[in-house]
Amino acid sequence: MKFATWNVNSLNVRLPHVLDWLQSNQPDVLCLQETKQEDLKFPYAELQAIGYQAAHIGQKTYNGVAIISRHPLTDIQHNIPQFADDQQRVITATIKGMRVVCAYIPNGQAVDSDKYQYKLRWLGALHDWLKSELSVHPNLLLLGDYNIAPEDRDCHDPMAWLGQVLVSPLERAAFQALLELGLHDSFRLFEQADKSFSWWDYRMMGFRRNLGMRIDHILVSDALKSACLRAHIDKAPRRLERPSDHTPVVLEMHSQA
DNA sequence: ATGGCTTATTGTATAAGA
Repeated sequence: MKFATWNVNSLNVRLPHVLDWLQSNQPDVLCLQETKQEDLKFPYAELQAIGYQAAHIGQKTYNGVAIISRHPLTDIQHNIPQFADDQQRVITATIKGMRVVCAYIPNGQAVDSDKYQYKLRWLGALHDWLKSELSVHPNLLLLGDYNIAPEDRDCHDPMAWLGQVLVSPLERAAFQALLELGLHDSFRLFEQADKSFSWWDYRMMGFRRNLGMRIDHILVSDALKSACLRAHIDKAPRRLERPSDHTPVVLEMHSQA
């Protein structure tokens, strides 16, 4: 089983990249964030033509998440239960006995902003919901754009970013709290190159200079940890014409019953 | 230096992202 997550920054613009990537890489499951489109515009037919089905919730302009899968998706759930939110940021489905949660965690904008408070509230709600979800579904993956660089080595310049959004102590504590539920950062289960990032600013030649952050993650539950075989970041789509500012993060696992 | 790009909007400048 191959899983991937990719913030595409508008599926309207990035659909050709997504279709090409699916055909070249043949993942079993691809989670998308920032589709930025209403469900009526979601390209179900184009995906079906290359062997994929999908579940999506979206809205105009902002947010929007999808799970694209070669296998049937069941028990599809939208957003975080019991957390009132008019932003479409979470979609969940069961695929081959695994609970797959695709999340677009809020950016937070700046630590002194209302959006930062929303981010922390949102992360608290996610944590509490996943705690109960894990008790029902021990085989669980949480894939998405977390908008958190968990450690200094996940940031190109920790001193320049000190205390800022994406790396602030409260955000990192929220990430740790997810790990304490019995989740594991699959990328760090394996040896990785220094300065491995999943996002680079469009400005100031950020990608060419590798001024990036690792903020897109695939967390797996205790029950799935030993099944993980390989994790990597595929930088190839970031080199294309008119790329997303994020690039896919990939996890390969043994098949599960 | 609060800039630098990119996306979307029933736009012609603004908001938001990270």
